[in-house]
Amino acid sequence: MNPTPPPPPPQVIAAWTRLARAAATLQAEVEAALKAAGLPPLAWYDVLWEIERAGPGGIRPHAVEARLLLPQYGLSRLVDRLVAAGLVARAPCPDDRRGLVLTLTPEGEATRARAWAVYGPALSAAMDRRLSRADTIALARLLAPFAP
Amino acid sequence: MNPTPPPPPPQVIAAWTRLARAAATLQAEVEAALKAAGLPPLAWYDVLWEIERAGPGGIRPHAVEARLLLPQYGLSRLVDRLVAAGLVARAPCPDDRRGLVLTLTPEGEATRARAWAVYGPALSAAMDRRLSRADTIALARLLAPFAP
DNA sequence: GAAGATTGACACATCAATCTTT
DNA sequence: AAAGATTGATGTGTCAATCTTC
Repeated sequence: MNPTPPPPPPQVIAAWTRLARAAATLQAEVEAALKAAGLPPLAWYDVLWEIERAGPGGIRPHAVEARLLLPQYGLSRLVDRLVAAGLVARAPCPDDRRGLVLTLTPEGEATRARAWAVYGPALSAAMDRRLSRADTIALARLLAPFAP
Repeated sequence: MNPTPPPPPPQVIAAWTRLARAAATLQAEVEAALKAAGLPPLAWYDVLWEIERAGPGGIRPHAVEARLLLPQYGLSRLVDRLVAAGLVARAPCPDDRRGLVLTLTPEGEATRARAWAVYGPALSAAMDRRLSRADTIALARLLAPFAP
């Protein structure tokens, strides 16, 4: 057996540190814009969007967890808050009595739409400030292996 | 004035969602490796490394905050734990009596080295599983505008 | 016994307020 | 007044244990 596994070459370290910093920077700028507009944070948006995307039939919590890389208990607590805020409804699942179906309330849809009106432009601005459109497209292409 | 700012084009959305997911995935894999080895989390590593990198003179907290994109209170609380664990020492700053200088204890240096022996290979593995070396280099190049 | 989901206890993050020195 | 740093109160995330249904 190999006693000391190889440390990463400098290019791998550079790619990782920049990736982490880029994600943190963009997220911070979007969060700041949402907060400045009196809107809920990105984590709420992500869940609202997954539910809306799923259509009128709603979506199962574990499907949301898989797409958003959240642990079960994490989503459970997040949905608690969304329900308390009147944005999401929990209903028993007809097919599987262990499970639930999440749906948006009208307020949930409205909030998601208002959030996107801030989120979208803030994201565009943050990206455009650093990357040309061509580089943005190249970035999306390189990161395809990480897509859901 | 423009009443409705433009929503981002699909390529920008794709770049952002993949970037966020890539960062979350890589971080989760590294954290899991550290935890499996009984080592402290990435956030601790980052601070230990910034201090060690700074050399024997130590480093001021606000310099660490700037590099790691942490708020003042966030680093303050994190350093509390590192000091409690015996890995970091706080000393008054000779130049500026408002400030501090952070240094590593010998245990801090040893822990950082042991963590890197797990972190580095876990990172290499996680990257290599998805990206060719050429694509990793291209990625680092594209993300240069986000570097500190 | 495994999958879907929740909960109590605890760790960590965040906000606003504070203190000291510049 | 601003910069460096910390703190009390509170909100959010995490772990292990739990409950129900498959």
